[in-house]
Amino acid sequence: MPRAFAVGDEELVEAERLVRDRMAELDLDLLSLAAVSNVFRTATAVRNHMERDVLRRHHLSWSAFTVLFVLRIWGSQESRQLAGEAGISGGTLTGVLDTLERKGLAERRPVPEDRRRVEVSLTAAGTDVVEEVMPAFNREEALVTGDLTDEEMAMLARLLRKVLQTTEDLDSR
Amino acid sequence: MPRAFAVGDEELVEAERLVRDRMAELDLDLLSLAAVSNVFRTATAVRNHMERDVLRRHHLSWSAFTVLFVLRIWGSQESRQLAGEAGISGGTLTGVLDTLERKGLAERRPVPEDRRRVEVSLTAAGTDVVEEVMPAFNREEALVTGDLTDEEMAMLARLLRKVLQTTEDLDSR
DNA sequence: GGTAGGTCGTTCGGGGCCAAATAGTAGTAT
DNA sequence: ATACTACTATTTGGCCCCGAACGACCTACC
Repeated sequence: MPRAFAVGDEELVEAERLVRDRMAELDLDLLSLAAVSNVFRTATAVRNHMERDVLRRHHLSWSAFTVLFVLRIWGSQESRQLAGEAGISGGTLTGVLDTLERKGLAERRPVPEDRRRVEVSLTAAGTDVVEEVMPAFNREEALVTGDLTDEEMAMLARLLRKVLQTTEDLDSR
Repeated sequence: MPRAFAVGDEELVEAERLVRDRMAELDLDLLSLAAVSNVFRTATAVRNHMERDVLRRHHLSWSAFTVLFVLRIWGSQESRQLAGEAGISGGTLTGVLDTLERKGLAERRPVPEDRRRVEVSLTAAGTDVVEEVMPAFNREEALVTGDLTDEEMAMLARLLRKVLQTTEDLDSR
């Protein structure tokens, strides 16, 4: 019996049963498929929700907020590290920083001892913005996880960290 | 004792403890924050991994693959429904379909009884592509979830579906 | 049968995203 | 001193992304 059919019906929702039936000949691992595709569906839905209901009113893009947040938590740092922490490429960061600088929320300063490098830091206005947006953002996080118990939230985070770790291990090879 | 500090250290990783310490005065709900931010971090990491290791060799973008996949599972359908299933806006779908049509993987056909609407379907080449890519994609899904037991994968999917449902309920109001 | 209101896909503008190519800088070996 | 190598942020090109505006179209009501 192929793995694809070893999954009990009760563990699948309608869309996933449809995939099983329409892709039966491909012998897919439905448990992995369900887990991973729900990561994407949830991430997209929550992100769209956050952009519409939290970030839009502050005229911030997702990446712009991420960058501000990283700078607030980890402090001023150089571009390369900042791109890594924010999970975007260096080329993308250049554009995001252009926008943030234009709005007066972040600033670039040359590193004296190496003229290739750039130190990025929050302005006072940028600090104000992130400290205003972050609680609003967190309130919305609490709402979307409102149907989960504390134990379930901790479990969700734990399982996701496992997948994240495995993926990063795969990438580093 | 504020909720923010009711979370045991053992449930947080370093970055999350840093957030707690640097944002202590903001009294954030750290369990929600950890759960939601791990959704994003994991989604980004897995998506980048998939784009690099699976989709790139087939010259497919993430959205293009999603659209092909939806068409393969749910069959030919009209633009509006397709955009919804794929989780992208109508404006975005137009561009994606332009690309897919140019490559001969999908095609648009006018709906006779209503000249505003368009029916989208896979070409034979498009069907071949999705049936070749999908198993490769699924093998990679199995890899990134490799450290999870079957029970954990089912649990992860279940918890994520809960968050997804709550978010969609919030949006529909 | 004309027109008002709603719905369709597309277009447009501003931005984000990546990888690859580029320019500038630093260190190091010759 | 000079090349060579390696690293930095930036620019470029192609695609994706959204919301708003648009034109074409359908339908119901007058």
